[in-house]
Amino acid sequence: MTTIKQIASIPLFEGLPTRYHEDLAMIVADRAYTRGQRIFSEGDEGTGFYVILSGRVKIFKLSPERKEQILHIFGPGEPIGEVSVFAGQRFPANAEALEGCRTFFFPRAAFVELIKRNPSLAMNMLAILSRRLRRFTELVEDLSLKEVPGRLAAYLLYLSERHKGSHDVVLDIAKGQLASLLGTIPETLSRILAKMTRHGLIALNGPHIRIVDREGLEGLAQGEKRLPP
Amino acid sequence: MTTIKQIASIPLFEGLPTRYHEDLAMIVADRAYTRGQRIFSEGDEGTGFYVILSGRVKIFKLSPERKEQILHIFGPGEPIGEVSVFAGQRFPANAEALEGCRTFFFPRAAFVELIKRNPSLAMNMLAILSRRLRRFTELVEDLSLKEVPGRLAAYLLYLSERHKGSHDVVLDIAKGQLASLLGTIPETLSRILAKMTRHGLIALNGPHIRIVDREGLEGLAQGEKRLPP
DNA sequence: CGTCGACTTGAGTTAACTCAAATCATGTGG
DNA sequence: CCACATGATTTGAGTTAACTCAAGTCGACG
Repeated sequence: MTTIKQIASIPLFEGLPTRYHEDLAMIVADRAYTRGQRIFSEGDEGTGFYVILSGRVKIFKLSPERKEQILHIFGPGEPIGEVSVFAGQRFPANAEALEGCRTFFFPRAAFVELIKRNPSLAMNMLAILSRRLRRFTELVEDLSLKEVPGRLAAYLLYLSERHKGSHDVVLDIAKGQLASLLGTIPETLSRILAKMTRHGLIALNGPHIRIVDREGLEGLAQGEKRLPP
Repeated sequence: MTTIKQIASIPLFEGLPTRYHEDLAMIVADRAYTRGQRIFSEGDEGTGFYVILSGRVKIFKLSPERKEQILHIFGPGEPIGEVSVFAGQRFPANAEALEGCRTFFFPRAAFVELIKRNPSLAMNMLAILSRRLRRFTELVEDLSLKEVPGRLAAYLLYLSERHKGSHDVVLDIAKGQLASLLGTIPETLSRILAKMTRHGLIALNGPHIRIVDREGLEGLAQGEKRLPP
């Protein structure tokens, strides 16, 4: 596939006249990363942003004690590092490839020029940033107002939705990473999965989880109910 | 002052040709709120967004047990509720006046039209959303990776910076509200303020706080040090 | 002066953490 | 195909930061 066609298939650039796809193809840099490789680090100078073509990337913060909090996990078609294009110019967090990844890198200045000429590109970007703000809102709510069982229940229900509402879901990330995404540690996650199993909310088999009591999980996710000892 | 001049003085609309200020003046609605009054609630249909002219507004989430987490406190010149203009159309959180407030309300459709015609308005909005994402990043980091003393220390240093680096700061919100902003409860905040005083980090007098040991606070805020019992 | 809300202090509980060890899973070299 | 190294996950035991509940104390205002 040509670079132009790949660019045209990125949601962010949807609805853009073809000649702009050509312009973008002129400024783009193709960058690949291997599993575990750092894409950028918090505080780095942001000279542009990336769009993921394949693979998944985690965006995360680290504490001095090396505890990790995952902010997002992004996949193909999604932009990363765009905040540094529009505010400040340093990356606010770290990005690392969860698996082999291919990305397009767009230098800042050229992209800003393009956005100034293209209202629909600007609107696309505004929509993306707004969705991310909305998700952060939920993340803060989860971290601050729910306990770990509630966050886990919400995540399982989210996975179920992505699987078209199936009762059988498969964790698409390692449990240690899931713990970091939920703002906890592997030991705690493991204990809570075991407890949910004991209480008949789920059935657990490695990364395969069957949702046995959907209402029970929903109650937990809403913070209405709690998980007894 | 005329409506047009008030609009022209809003940072978001800075750099916009005068005729657009006139357009905005045509679609704006003037709305005032009293202390404690709800401006919008989570889940409400977002038919537009607000810009604060005077007073301060808190944006917050509530748990079923009525525990509150403040996401932001915004003041004059800042837009609120803009996320619902660009993504989904429901407000992701609640907004309430912390004191008497005057706002301008801009209906969604007309504003979107305007932004499509004005690259500089779009860029201004992108910058604002990006700054908010950056702040959320810090909030999540604080909630997940720091304990309450660290968050409080960071807040005190932030206040000090706003006061041009003065060692004497004044809390501009009630302590109960500060607790909610820091993701804790008034009792815990009170105990930690007392402990910081005992350890000679600060001197406390009602809402007046003197920063005695700046390095000590910085160590806490970075999560490098902890507060002994 | 009394009342109300905001704040502080005390006592006890608990969710989630740390540290340590056991178990399981996977992949490599022999 | 086996034996072991490596990393991921689970389980156990103990600790702790922060919570809940309850009881003051303080300050502003009618």
